Amino acid sequence: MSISTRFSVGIHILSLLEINKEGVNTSDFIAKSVNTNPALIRKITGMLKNAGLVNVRPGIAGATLAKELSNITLLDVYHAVNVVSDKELFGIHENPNPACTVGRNIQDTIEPIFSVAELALEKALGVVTIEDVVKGILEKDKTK
Amino acid sequence: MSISTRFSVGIHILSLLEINKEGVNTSDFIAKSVNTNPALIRKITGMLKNAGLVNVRPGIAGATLAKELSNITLLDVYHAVNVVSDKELFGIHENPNPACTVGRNIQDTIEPIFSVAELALEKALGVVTIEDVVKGILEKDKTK
DNA sequence: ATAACTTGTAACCACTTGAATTACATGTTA
DNA sequence: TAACATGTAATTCAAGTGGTTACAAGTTAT
Repeated sequence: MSISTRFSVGIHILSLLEINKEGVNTSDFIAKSVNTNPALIRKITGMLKNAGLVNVRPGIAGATLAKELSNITLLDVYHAVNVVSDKELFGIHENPNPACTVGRNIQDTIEPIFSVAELALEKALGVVTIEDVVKGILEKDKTK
Repeated sequence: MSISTRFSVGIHILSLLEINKEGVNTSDFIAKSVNTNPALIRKITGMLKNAGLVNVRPGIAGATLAKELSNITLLDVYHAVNVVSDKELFGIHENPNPACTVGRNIQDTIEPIFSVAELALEKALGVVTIEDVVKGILEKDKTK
């Protein structure tokens, strides 16, 4: 089980919008960089748009960033592409037996623990911005 | 996308083994507490056995804990039931275009960031033990 | 206005995984 | 030997992912 690649593709798209900001970033162009098809890019770009991260309009070629690079965290992207429903990173088995001490209390006991873990994950994603990613990409590229 | 309920079921099983340690915890008995079927319980119990967390043998009724309660963390269970392959919580899109600055460097840039986030998650799971969960269950049960 | 191009979506497919279920071989014990 | 337990394979069903095609609707240049 892995979190959908929509997340990493979303990061890819935003980074590309910055690095190729002089060009026109159509879904077709982006798809070639990601190595997938334009329809999927448009789908993800649409999600990023709904989250207010990019500007993109029907008929008008190209997407652009809607916010400052340094003001978009990976957590924003994570939420935008909807890879994990809220508070549902960990699946909890339903309907445990209420006639059993464990069954009766396991969910209420586990949920807050899972929340803490999930928040730790989100916090780690929240401190990294697309600006950091772009810098990382440019930095790594120098060595090639 | 959610992490498989095998994880929460694993925690349920281990907690039950402690709370019902005076009884004989057959897969059938455990299944009734979890509210699923015995075959699935045996499958998960087998994974917990492979990780050295429980004792269970063919033909012999009942499973027992193989380690101290306070010495089993949720991270141990998480790894035991194999819900997430190592370093693969986040799926990364394959084969980005090497002719593009972003495509050429996105994977190497993102991987370490994802690792940090994944480790943050694991760290949070590593500080909680089954003993904590058992205490939580007993505590909550008092109020009911 | 029309042609060419773009985005927005819906629909479908193939594939993988999860969970439930059934069945049965194997091991243990009375 | 009978009764019961675990181990495990096979099957089924549902859901999610990613790839693909198709097409409606918006935009722009001529």
